[in-house]
Amino acid sequence: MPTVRGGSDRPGSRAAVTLRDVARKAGVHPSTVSRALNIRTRTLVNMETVKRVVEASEQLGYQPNSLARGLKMNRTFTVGALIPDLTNPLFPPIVRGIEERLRGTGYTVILGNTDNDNERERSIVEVMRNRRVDGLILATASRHFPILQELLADGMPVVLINRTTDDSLVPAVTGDDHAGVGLAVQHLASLGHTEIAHVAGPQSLTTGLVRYRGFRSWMRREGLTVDPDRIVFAEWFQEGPGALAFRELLDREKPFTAVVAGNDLIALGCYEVLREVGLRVPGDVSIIGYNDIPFSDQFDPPLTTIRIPHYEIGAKAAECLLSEIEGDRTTGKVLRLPPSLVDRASTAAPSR
Amino acid sequence: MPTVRGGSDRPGSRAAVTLRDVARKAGVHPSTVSRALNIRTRTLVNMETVKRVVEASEQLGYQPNSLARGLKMNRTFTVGALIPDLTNPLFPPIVRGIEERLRGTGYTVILGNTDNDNERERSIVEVMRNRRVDGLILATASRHFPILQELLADGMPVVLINRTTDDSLVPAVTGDDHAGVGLAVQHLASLGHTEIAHVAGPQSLTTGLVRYRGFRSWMRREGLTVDPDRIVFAEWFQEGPGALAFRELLDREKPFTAVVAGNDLIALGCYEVLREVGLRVPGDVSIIGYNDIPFSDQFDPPLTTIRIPHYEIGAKAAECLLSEIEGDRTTGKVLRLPPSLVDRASTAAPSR
DNA sequence: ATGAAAGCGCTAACAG
DNA sequence: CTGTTAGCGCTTTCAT
Repeated sequence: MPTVRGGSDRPGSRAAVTLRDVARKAGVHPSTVSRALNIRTRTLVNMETVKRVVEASEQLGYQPNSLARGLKMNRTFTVGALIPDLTNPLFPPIVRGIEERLRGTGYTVILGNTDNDNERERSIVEVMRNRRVDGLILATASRHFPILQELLADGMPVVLINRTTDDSLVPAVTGDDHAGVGLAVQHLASLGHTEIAHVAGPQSLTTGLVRYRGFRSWMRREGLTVDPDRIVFAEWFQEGPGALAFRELLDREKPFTAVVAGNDLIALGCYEVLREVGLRVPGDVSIIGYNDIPFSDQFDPPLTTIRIPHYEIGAKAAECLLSEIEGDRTTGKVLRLPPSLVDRASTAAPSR
Repeated sequence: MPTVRGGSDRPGSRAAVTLRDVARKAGVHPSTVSRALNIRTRTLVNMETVKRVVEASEQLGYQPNSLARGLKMNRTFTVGALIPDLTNPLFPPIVRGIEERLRGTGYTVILGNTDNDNERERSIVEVMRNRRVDGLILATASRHFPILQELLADGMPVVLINRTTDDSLVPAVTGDDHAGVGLAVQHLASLGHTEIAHVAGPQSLTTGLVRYRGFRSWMRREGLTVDPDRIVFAEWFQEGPGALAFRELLDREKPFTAVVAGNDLIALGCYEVLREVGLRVPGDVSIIGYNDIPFSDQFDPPLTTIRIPHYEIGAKAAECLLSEIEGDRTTGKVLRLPPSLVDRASTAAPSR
């Protein structure tokens, strides 16, 4: 007893109307309907017929089945986006940037949270392959991503976010972290600070590494001493690890009047410790963050920080991926979007 | 000149390995491969054969084509989630809840940001239909969602988040806002406040409405007067509109010692105005928020608020949708998850 | 300008 | 237990 039409229908779900239903109603052959409804091939068919077909299709509420379409065309008009964690406030604007840019192009995004876990990354990539995504946006910042080579070898269009490959053969779009740290150091220097410390992020992430290197290079460029005693590393880009690292810095008893934090969360960790020991921001020490996460203007004090154009990064990445998919294999185009300084209340001239 | 296999391959992309390739390698018929690889039908196949097939499949790096599968089975193992705006911090944890719950079930989520715009909602729903999602999670809080009826008539499994239908024939999972407002009012009352104001959210959203009603009902239950002069409405669940409404409240010159804000952002708006007029929180007036958004512990002062189990709401909704899809059409199961009070520094006993 | 026919990769009767 | 067969809904030659 075969089902009426193909697979097992959900209870209650009307069988969807197909191309053939429309064809029957319009009195033409299914392939004509296909041509008439597809904007690219519409010119091949008589205007009159097009009108009849469109009418029939609308009356029936025809919705093309993108699975069938995808199966036939060997394209799904789907792109995958791998991000570490959606609840990290960096990523929602990136994802929205991607979606907005894709809106109207017929492409849809599917998301995967990797939690920076290799195992999960693997399994998510597998899902995306099964689903035959047309391309992948990788917003995972971890410097080591073994699957990438495999992906490329397979000919999967890929765009990196916040990260480049060492050989930079893969297109990437990132915030210009080197420039961003420059903004931070210059801001502090122009305020009169000379003893500037750095609470760096984890060096296993490109962002952590690039900002650390940037800090050293910009300090020198400003004619300031890079004292290793004034540099500590947070295990992770979060408040707790930031606080821990900052405490270590304090313990060294090497004087400093300002801190460049690896990101805003680390800056928050510094706030916490400073409150504990009774030092005031920015009275006793200036703090500058990185990212301009939501609500950083509400912190106590409002945080001076470097803004990254997250939304634009997402949008550009989507755009780049699109052209990759369309075949413009523009290897190695690395786009660096300029950051900006958001001057709030956590930085001031050093006392004395 | 037909392409080697079907649709136009991406330049550089190897033709994917299919069931037939595996079958050839294992020396069996494709349908046997299908059975052997599918856990549900594996029992129908000789263990020896299964082993041979699995081996061949692994050697070839076979990835089942979920489009073909979906086309045949009339199921895509995809669910759609409509949310107003991913950059609103409420939603990321919900989405992660959904994804985590779905992980391992074979289902994938596709996301749509509606921005509470009817036009966009329509177009997103259309996309999801084209893609033949197996079900839909609607986290859009707007009370009016015309497409819902259509969806239901079509037999599309749907689960609502943060909202119920008036007839509540659709399963829904929400935070228990009535109880939550109760927590807020009781907290304030137990601190000794009697003149409590409410800066309500927009009444076009169920959350705004339910909290407003809850406020009135709990005030009465606490034996306190509900004075309309102490109630104002913010046009939107955001800081600016919250500040605007709160200014209006202040202008009325009706004394109050505490405020229940419609949500944390509105509370932030109150903070802003109070700073302007030189009143202190909680010294002069206590403020309590709603949602416990990220970083509300970093506000100045740290915000006392009502925590909603967002992640759990997402997870439960996914679970509910799954059973809807599997056919347990459990109409009208409305799940209300309990909120909790997060007691921080923006509330205190009234002075005097 | 339209119709006929084939086939994308898979699953599910049905038959043996 | 396995092979045969048919077909999901669409696009795309090819032929007319």
